[in-house]
Amino acid sequence: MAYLLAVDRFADGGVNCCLVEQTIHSLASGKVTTMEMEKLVSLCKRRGFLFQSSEIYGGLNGFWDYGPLGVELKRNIKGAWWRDMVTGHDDLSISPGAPETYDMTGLDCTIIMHPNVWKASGHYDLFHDMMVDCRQTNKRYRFDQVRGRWAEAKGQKVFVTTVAENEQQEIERQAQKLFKIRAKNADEISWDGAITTLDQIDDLSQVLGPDAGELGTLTEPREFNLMFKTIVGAMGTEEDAAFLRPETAQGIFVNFKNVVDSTRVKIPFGIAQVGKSFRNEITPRNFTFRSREFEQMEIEFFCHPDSSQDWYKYWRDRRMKWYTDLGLSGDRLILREHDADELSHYSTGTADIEYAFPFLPAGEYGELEGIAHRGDFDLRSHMEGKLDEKSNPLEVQLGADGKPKWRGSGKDLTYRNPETNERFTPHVIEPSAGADRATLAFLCEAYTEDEQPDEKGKPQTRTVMRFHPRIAPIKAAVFPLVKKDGMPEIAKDIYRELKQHCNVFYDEKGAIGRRYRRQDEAGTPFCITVDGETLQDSTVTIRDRDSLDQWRVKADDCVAELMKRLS
RNA sequence: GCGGGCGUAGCUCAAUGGUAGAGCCACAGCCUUCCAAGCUGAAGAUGAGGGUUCGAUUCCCUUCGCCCGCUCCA
Repeated sequence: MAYLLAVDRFADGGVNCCLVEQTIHSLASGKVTTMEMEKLVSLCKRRGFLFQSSEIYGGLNGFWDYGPLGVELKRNIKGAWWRDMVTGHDDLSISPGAPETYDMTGLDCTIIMHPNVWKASGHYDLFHDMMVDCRQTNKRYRFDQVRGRWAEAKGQKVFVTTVAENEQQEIERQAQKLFKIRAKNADEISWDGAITTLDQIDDLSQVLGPDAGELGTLTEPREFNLMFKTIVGAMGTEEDAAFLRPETAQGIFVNFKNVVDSTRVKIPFGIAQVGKSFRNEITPRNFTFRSREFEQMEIEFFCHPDSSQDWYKYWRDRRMKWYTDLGLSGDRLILREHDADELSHYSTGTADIEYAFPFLPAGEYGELEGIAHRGDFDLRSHMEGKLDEKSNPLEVQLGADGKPKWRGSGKDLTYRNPETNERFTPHVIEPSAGADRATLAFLCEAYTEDEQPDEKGKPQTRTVMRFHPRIAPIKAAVFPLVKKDGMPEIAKDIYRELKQHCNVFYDEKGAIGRRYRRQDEAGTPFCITVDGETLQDSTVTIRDRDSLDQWRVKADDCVAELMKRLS
């Protein structure tokens, strides 16, 4: 609902008063957040931003299609990212906040990679969780994270479990509750063996779940495949199993040496990639926010370990600014540094850029992008093999046979500074953004209702998508005021001329006010109208979507005027 | 995956164990000289599958999807 607070960025920079009033009203009535989100979802479908995938067959949970307007919006967002991060990057100057100059280059790698990529990276183990559900409390636990101990009292022997940090204390408390024994008589319970994980227990009927009040409420462990599995080869068997990538990043690490060897880039430099990724989410929810097929915009930035901390701060702030420059309001966007206990020990910093999506409860934010200092974790993994994330310093995780659980490539992915001859494993800063989430945030931010007078001066509710002109699906619409007196012909000429430069739309049907309102809903920032005056002095009006201001320019100057205002 | 709620036209809403109505939008035409105007016309729906029944949109079952909570996450 606070997206109704949208600041009028294109007119006078002031806050529209009636919007504020609406917001206050909304806050008072509680459920409005969902209602407002429904309006956006409805508009997205009605105007062709987003459709449910396979809708005529009943839809498919967690998959979404971009319609004619949506594809332009998303393309513009990805295009702006690529231009701002890669092709538009000035490698000759020191960017504000950066320690020194750096290079940027791109990559587009496959969605299906060698299965060992995911074993070495850790995704294979991480994404094959065994889970147990509690029938009584409907809670779900990672099978290997449930820990417990055998307890015996009143002639009954049970395995009491917990997932809490203070496990001994929690297990005792649970046991006392189950046996109905007061804390002062705690020694009536006898304990057998040390605390072990649940996967050591054969009979789940003797297990007390972490939050349960009775025995045997835990289901058998079930496998959750968070990576989509597929088969390579027409006659493929399980031996030929491969995975759709759950992130684009690994393709960059795997190609690190190729890029260094083929492009003359020197550290520090970044490799960018935009592409689809796939995660078999347990619960896709909240429109496109958590989709099973989604698109990422990722950079892996390689630098010397000594300067990595400065680069981390640079990218964190740079990425935050990118969103605000494209119109996300500072009110709804936060940069959240992870606390020390949230960080993996090999990371010296991770920050999330989060947006207060209207479908979230007040005060909660959804992640748009994570900027992580990953140290040398990834390159080392692909050299040596899967690292044990709990080891410190990091070591290769060994299997039961004492050999690496998952072997790496064995290739040398270190970097030699050609000037100093110093050889080192680069550290990595990873700004990883969700293209669909960014698109959704821009949609939410843009959605605005205001009141504008109709032709009789009566205030009417107007729905307008206030996209930044850079990402607006349609940049301008061209109208003849009426469909006669040669106006359509002049308008069509202007339309064809503009089409050479950007996405424009021509419409001559119906009343002019209706055509303006239609463009407001599509988020078109400018409308150009050919009217009676055009016939005399060859000027046309340009109408601003947000302020409704109109001004006249020579028809021949339309392109220049638009280009100036679209950048 | 579990628990609760919900599925009628593009949207908002009616109705019924017996021909599913309306408004808005969109479409065609007329009229229109700047913010969803008017007139005329045409078009459009019971999420899917099965069962009960002479007959099901209505009753029953299954399934799919959406919303809320748990779990996972960019």
